[in-house]
Amino acid sequence: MQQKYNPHVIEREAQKHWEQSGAFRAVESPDQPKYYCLSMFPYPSGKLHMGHVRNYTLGDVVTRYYRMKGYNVLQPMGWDAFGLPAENAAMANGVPPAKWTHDNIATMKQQLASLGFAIDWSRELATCEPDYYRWNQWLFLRMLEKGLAYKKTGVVNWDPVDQTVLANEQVIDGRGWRTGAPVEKREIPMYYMAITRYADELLAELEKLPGWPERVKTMQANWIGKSFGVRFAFPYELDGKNKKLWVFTTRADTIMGITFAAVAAEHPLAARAARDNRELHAFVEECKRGSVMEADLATMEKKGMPTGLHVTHPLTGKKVPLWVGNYVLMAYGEGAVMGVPGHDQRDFEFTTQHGLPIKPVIKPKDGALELPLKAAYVEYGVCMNSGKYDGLDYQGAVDAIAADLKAKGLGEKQVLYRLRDWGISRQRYWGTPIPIIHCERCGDVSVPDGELPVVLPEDCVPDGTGNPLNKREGFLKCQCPKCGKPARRETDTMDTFVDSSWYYIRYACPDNGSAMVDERVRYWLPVDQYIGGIEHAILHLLYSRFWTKVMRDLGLAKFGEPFVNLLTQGMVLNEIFFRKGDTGRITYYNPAEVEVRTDNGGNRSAVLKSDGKPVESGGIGTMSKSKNNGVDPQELIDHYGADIARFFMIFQSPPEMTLAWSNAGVEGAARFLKRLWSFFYDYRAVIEDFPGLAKKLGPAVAQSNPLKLIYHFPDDWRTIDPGHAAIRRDVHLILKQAIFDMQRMQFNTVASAAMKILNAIYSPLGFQDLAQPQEQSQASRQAFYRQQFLHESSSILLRVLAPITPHITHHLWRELKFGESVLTAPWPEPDPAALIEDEIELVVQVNGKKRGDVRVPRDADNKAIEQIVLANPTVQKFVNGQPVKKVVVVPGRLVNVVV
RNA sequence: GCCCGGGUGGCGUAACUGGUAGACGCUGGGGACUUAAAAUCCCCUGGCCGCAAGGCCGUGCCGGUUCGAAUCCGGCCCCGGGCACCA
Repeated sequence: MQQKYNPHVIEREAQKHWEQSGAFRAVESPDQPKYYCLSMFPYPSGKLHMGHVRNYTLGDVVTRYYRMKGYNVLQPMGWDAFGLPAENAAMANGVPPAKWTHDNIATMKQQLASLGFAIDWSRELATCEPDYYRWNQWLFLRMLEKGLAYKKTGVVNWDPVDQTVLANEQVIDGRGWRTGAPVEKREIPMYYMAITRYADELLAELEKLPGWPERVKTMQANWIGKSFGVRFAFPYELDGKNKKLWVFTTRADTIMGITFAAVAAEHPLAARAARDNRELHAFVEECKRGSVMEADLATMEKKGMPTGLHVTHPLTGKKVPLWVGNYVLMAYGEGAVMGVPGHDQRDFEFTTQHGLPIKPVIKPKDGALELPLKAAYVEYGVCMNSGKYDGLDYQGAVDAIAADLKAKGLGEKQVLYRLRDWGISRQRYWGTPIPIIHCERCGDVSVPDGELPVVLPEDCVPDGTGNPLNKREGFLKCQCPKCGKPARRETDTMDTFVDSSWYYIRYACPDNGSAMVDERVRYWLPVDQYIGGIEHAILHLLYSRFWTKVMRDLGLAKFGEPFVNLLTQGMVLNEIFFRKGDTGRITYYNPAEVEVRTDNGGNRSAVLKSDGKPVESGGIGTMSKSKNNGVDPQELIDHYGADIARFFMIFQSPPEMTLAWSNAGVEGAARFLKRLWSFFYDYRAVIEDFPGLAKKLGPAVAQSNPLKLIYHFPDDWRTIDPGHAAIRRDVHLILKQAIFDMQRMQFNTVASAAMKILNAIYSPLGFQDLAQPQEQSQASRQAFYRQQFLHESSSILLRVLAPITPHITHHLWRELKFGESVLTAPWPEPDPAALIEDEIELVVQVNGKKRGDVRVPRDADNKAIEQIVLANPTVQKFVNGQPVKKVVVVPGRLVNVVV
């Protein structure tokens, strides 16, 4: 064993050992409990970033922990390989997305290998491989057959200069990112998946997911947005015909307060009204400019214009003016709303702006409405100014009004979801081709199963002016499968969320060339622990749940929920440094180029290393290219090694919280592992003779078996050697807490626990007094148990640390002959006998303020404790003769004297 | 704008179902070792008052419940994530 800790050497050795023994290969074995631990697969952007390192380190800790607990663990890895960045790179460098992607995968795989993750690489997959995406196509066709996939028009961002569809990300302040041209909305035909058919189940089954964070479930529930309301119609007459304008409301109780109605700019009625109204036409056109993003729509100034048309109030029969409003969403409900300014804040603001009347119809249950209204009164109350409905509460009014509307054939109660069907068509090259053929005679025809996969040509280079597949004759031209006549292939590809909606299922059977799934899926699925960024809380996780349910209903899966437990990790942040130039231009400097000094009072100053002049701090933010505050994990690994990087990641922050980068923190991690190494270096000299000791000491210790890691201490040990017994108690208490923290995945305190154990056994023990016992005397027994205690504590320390820093613990475990591999060592359990204490310490409070502590016998009852506490001089000083009202005793913790 | 989180020393954080606020680590200061430096080891490190013993204040802000609140409730401020074509 080397005296100096050299991470690079021991990490290479450990990784070689694992690789040669095929240690991470997961094989189905029905007799063993399985554990499927999955981290979200990366997009192959080029290099690993810190978020990946954090994600996969967390996954690896879970994986290795469950292995030591005796589970058959699967931890696979793959690549979310289709997507926009590959096309952007192609435009910048002229390299086809396929080549760029494959090169990136090779680089990142290398990087992952250097971190020593317990990954079964035999199951690796990439979503851009035809073997994978053919099943996207196959399942899409099954959904089409069932009506779960269908075609309709949808709205997209359109760049009028490049004549191309833009992703939301490519729209900056309402303009195209490359051309700077104002973006327009455009309607195009697209394929949809009917996720709304599963809305109720997706909502209801959130309750069956106790292993998911509450906040994720709340976000999903709000996203699905089930609301109970009333769908009703305003009758109107147009072009000599009687028509109906349908709207939806959750506040039917306010229906008597309607002073106007409004439709979205995309509503057919808006188009009809604009036909002979030039001003309105211009307004509708104006509304069509700008992006389709909801955040943009919601923050827009509320604008509107009267159509000149009137509709009839369904209950009063009065005429109500019809407006076009840019805040009415075509995608939600009917694309039209009733306007009740008295009780809806958006309507209120709209009305104030356009001088429409306000009619309050709801008042607080007890009390009156303050008039005139300064804002909409949106609380539930009772009806007023509402004729026959006056005095009714919310539910009573809704019931009565819905019944009256129904009697007139003008409406009824309806359940509405905010959730919209999933548009999967993308007018992009680098994705799964949608397996449809367009025939002039037969229409849209599915590609027959036998001709799947529709393979994407891999040598196209996009240029920013639309999908290059449209110029690829070889791909475009085909025969209609129905009539055999020349036809044209669909060039739209699928949303990459389709790829990521089921990859975790395919890991069970990546090599099956003839079926999407097989019996191995039954063994491994569902995923026991899924780990990934909180930014995926809604879309990816909701689509995956939907996809799983579709596969279940098609008889392809036996489970309805894909992820039993979910851990959403926080983002990785770093400081931002910049200078403002004379022209106001901001230049960002990477924190690695900046030196920060802190004085005693906590005042910080930062200078650029290269010129020694100050830079400004821009606070802390997510690592990003634009702020130039990223840290390259590769540099970290090259400099410190994998274990230090991993330990830092785990120790710095709890998994769910954001993690702030800190060079000093990395140094701290390095210091700890060096200290661990030097402890075991010294300890090795002692342990070499240890197995022989048991023989020398005879029958008194024959039951001890250090190599099987079962330790026995006689009852009188606590009196023979109270000092070490107390330390052993500490170690086992720390272990007990570490197990609790491991279970709740608060790994930062598990790392702390390892530090505490090392602190507990390091200094007080020193090795020089561990003389070799020669005979069966009391002193020899004492020395023996001290050695056994040290052996036990050391083995606990290495095992607690093994999931976090696998390389150094692998090396030390073998070096000290604890066993063949710590990877398969049993996870340690605290010894109940070690935790026993004869006296316990209680905190004493007077009126809730800490005033000292007392030691009482372990089995003292509350009355005895009360007497001891009241007799305490400090307590008497603070009680100061006042009558004692009450004494609260919290067993094992504290006593509060109330005066 | 809407939905969801978070806010504790100079810093990262800890405090299990309400029960000793600041474990563990970093930074800073002091000391030991060294010819010297690095490394390592030891001590101190929330604020205020005090020679000390000790006392008072303190978990974003305001208020409430409780013997007792970082933790529960109501209101506010600030920061972060998501908003359906970034992944």
